[in-house]
Amino acid sequence: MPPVVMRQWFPRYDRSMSESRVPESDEAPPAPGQVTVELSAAIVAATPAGPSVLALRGEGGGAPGLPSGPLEATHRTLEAGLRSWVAEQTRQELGHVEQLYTFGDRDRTACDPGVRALSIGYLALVREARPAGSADAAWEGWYRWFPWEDRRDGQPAALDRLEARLVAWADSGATAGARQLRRDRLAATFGTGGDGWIEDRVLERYELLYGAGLVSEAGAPPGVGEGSVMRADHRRILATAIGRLRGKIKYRPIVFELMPPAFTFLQLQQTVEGLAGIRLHKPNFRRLVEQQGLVEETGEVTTETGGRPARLLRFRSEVLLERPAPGLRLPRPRQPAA
Amino acid sequence: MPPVVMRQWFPRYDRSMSESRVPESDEAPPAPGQVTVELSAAIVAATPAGPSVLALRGEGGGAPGLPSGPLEATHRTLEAGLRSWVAEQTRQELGHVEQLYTFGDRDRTACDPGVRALSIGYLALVREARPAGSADAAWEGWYRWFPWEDRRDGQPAALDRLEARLVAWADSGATAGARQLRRDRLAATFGTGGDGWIEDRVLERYELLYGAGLVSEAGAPPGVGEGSVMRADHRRILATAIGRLRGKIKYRPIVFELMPPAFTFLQLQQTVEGLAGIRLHKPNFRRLVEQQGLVEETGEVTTETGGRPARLLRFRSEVLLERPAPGLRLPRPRQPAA
DNA sequence: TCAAAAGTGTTATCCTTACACCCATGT
DNA sequence: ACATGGGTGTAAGGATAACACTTTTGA
Repeated sequence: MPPVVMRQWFPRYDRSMSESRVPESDEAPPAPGQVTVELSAAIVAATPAGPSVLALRGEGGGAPGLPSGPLEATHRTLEAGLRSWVAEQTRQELGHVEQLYTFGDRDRTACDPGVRALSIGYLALVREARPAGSADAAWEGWYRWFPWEDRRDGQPAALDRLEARLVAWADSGATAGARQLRRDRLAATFGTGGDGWIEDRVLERYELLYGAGLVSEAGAPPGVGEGSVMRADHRRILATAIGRLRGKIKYRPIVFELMPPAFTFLQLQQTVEGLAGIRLHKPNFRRLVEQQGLVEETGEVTTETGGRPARLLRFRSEVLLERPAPGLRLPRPRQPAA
Repeated sequence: MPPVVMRQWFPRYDRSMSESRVPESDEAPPAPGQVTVELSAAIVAATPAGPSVLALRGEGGGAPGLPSGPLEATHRTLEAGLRSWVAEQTRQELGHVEQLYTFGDRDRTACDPGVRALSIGYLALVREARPAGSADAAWEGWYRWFPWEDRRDGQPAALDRLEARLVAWADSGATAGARQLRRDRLAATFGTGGDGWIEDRVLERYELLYGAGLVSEAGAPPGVGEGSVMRADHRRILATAIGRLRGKIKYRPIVFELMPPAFTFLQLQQTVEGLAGIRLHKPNFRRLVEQQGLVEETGEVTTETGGRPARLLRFRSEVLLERPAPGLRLPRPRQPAA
């Protein structure tokens, strides 16, 4: 039996040297006809309780937002600009970063009419959630903004509350054809009665709820919709990020960007469950991961988890060269008959 | 046996009423520090010979490009702006449209230093390749720009020529570590010796070739790299489009956006083969499509294809409500031993 | 009659899923 | 002793891939 014992899953860093520069705004405000570009990051970390996002407190009591800032002439690339804003606003070092989408509807995002506001959203993954770099930044569980997306403990209460209103929305279509279209769209995004739920379709569900007036955007009175509100289009960016991550874990070994260097099977499983918002079948998950060659044993063992000590694993990066799509199948347990 | 007989796979339209407005450019040129946004579309159609892209002849003998134009204040959404430019420059009506990626490296795209040039690429699919709307637009097989991506008839000659130079590039890394990294990246994108070729990684392969100096971008003397050159970053956008399409056919029934209302199994198979750039196993492809419930028989039959008449099929859109990821598995035939 | 394409049957294999069960530790 | 989580064996069922074969037309 391997003797070495590890203690912590996600070691915490001490909070010394926090430092945060306030960006100067000497720049002239953009003139009508111009274009502004905002770069925003959904920075995700895994914690035992579930996935978290780094959020900045809203200024003057407004809604919170994601770390973000305007594209500047000094930024060599878009990603470099994003990284520089994140470095200024948080203490996080980013690992994996990927572009999600560019939003630019004239009437949904812009605050200044006549100025086109583009918003480029990014997904960033970090291994360890360090304490936020300033008093204005905090890690928050991502289901705070999407309570209906967490099905780990069965159908969430938020979704129970939404379902009747969604059906009412579908039935309030102007024509019979419109009603059928709405019902079909509802079934395709939310499934029917807990069946047919496809975890990746986060953005489609959010857009449907938005169109049906069941979630509020920034500016609306609080308490009108399910879930918390974010500044500008940041909640939509977060929905895109969650959907992308949920889709991608299945064909790329991207979860490991969220894991510490060594981890147990159950920690890996719980991370995936948190991301996907569903429970998985333990013995089969274990075997799928093993058999795909995604991990290897470190030789160490941890007693932190209670029960029998667990072997520690690390990611086998060689798998990238061996397999075409080394992702994690998600072995859902059979649904107990309703 | 069904009696009705259809004649053509892709009926051609007559070329009357072609019309194309030259866009005015009254607008002041952008000042330093400003941002310009170009919207570009890779418009794809399927033809019996393979997938085609609508290309515009380069002005003044320059490299050809994709239909594109600047984002304007009148455009309500980004996609609306794209559609309006495409409508002006071509006669195509677009079907499915999706955003691909926003490029914005300061030093790769911009022609005017001091002005940030953003380039938002889109993928658009059309059912029928109509004759181009103007003398400047033409349908071109997409492998003209990516000859190494077409493995339907075995390893293409272009890839044979590239392989030695790729290995030389990998071996010319500065340190042993750099050489290993290059070899790994090469294996992950191109596979090794025809084995491990993953058709979706089109952009990764293009970027590697670009980094290795084996494809030329606009401005370089002709004949320096493999494949034709396109204006600005349009070839990169096309690489993104091909990769996205190749990936997406596997989990969304998106090929049917390229098919006419009725088609045969072989036509569907050849379309998929053209997109993916590989050959498929006929009997198994047929069964996979059937069994997924993706198509239904129209009751008609065509004799156009030679040999025994083939039943005509249509897409069953209900499948979207029935299955989670109704895509086309790609049953590759066993590789003949080399 | 032959070539060409359409279409069917069948088998071996692998992967996934589900169920049942044993193991090692702390309290 | 028992609760908790770690970990293994195995068999049923489904999906896939390969091969062999029949059918229907036009030249």
